[in-house]
Amino acid sequence: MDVNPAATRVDTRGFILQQAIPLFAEAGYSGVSMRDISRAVGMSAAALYHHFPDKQALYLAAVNHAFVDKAEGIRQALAGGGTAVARLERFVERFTELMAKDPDFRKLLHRELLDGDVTRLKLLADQVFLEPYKAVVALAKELAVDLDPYMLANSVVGLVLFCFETEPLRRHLPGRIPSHDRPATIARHASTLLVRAVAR
Amino acid sequence: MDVNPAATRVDTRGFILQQAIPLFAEAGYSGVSMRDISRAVGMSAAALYHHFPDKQALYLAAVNHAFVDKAEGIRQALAGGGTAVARLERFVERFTELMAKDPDFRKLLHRELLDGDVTRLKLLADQVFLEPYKAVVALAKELAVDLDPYMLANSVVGLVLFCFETEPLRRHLPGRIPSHDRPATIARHASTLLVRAVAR
DNA sequence: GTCTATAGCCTGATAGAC
DNA sequence: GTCTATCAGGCTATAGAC
Repeated sequence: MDVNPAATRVDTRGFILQQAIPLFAEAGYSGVSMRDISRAVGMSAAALYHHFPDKQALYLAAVNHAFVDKAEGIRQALAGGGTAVARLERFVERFTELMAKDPDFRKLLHRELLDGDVTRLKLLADQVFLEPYKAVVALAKELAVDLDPYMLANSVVGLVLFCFETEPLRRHLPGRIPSHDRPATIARHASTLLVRAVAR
Repeated sequence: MDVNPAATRVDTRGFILQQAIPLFAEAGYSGVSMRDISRAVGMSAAALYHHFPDKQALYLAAVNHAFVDKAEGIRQALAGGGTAVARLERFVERFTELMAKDPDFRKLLHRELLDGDVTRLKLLADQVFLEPYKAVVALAKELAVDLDPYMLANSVVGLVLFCFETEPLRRHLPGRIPSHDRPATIARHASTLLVRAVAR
């Protein structure tokens, strides 16, 4: 929510991260230079080194910032009561909405899955994804006792994310209509498919 | 299938592409230098410019090479008769096997979805994915008249690919057992979920 | 905390010998 | 077709003034 220009000196570090996140999301670690970031922030590249020891540390902080931010939203999407199916539908809808609203999180996640080294992925697993993952797995256990809950949990998230991921390609394939990329449509499709699969 | 060293002069261009593909798959366009490729191929960086006008062209040729190669396998996975459900199960199993056997194709695809510009993605859509996409959509139409066939086709592929994609992260999350990443397990899970969803 | 200037290395790409 | 040598420019990171 902080959109102060760097000149006001309020949380310069956070401001740098905020400007760096969309750059890294769009072009990846090696596709963004410290000069690119300095330009986006509005200060010299040398000044960045006052706030971060090196590029790697800046990138790590940016990814962490983006992920911890969104993790709260995912946690909220999992809150609330009702039947297992009702909670699934609510989670899918809210999660889809979250991913649609901020593409940076999703892109950074895909990039980390491709580029992240073991240490970084372990860190993300422990500090960001552990809690929501456990919650989705618990939900999956309720939904279908005869399906592997870990694989089902993965599929819930995957059905949503894959729609966003393939959009740039599906744009050029036949039969595509604009509604295919509306969050509500994506959520409804994923929900329908999952609910049918777990209804025995 | 060609594994001749460059020195034998048999299809040097193809040999370069073969060596470049895993590099680009692992580190992306900006993560691989012409010198990296020259080292892998066993010739000087300058020599690469005899076969390709610039790095961009080499990358494009490498991606095309990798994709056209695999498209044939996907086409075969879609061949054959039987009921719609039987063809779905066979496709999922063979497609999963294909993705497991050669991670480069999958990683390059994910990278293109993140990095590919409009022109490149249009080219890939027309020249590589159009035919198999249409076949999976046709299968989806048979499977469930009351589901959007385009979204269902996307989900079929996504359920498989997302398992591979998230493996590096799931490694560090609880409840994971080795079998979750075996192709047969992934295919069975995706098939089960899909068959249940389309069985009315 | 931010700047300018710059070190030292790596980059894509070219020239010209063989 | 491949090599060595090289260019011009971009890269990360540092030094030191303010």
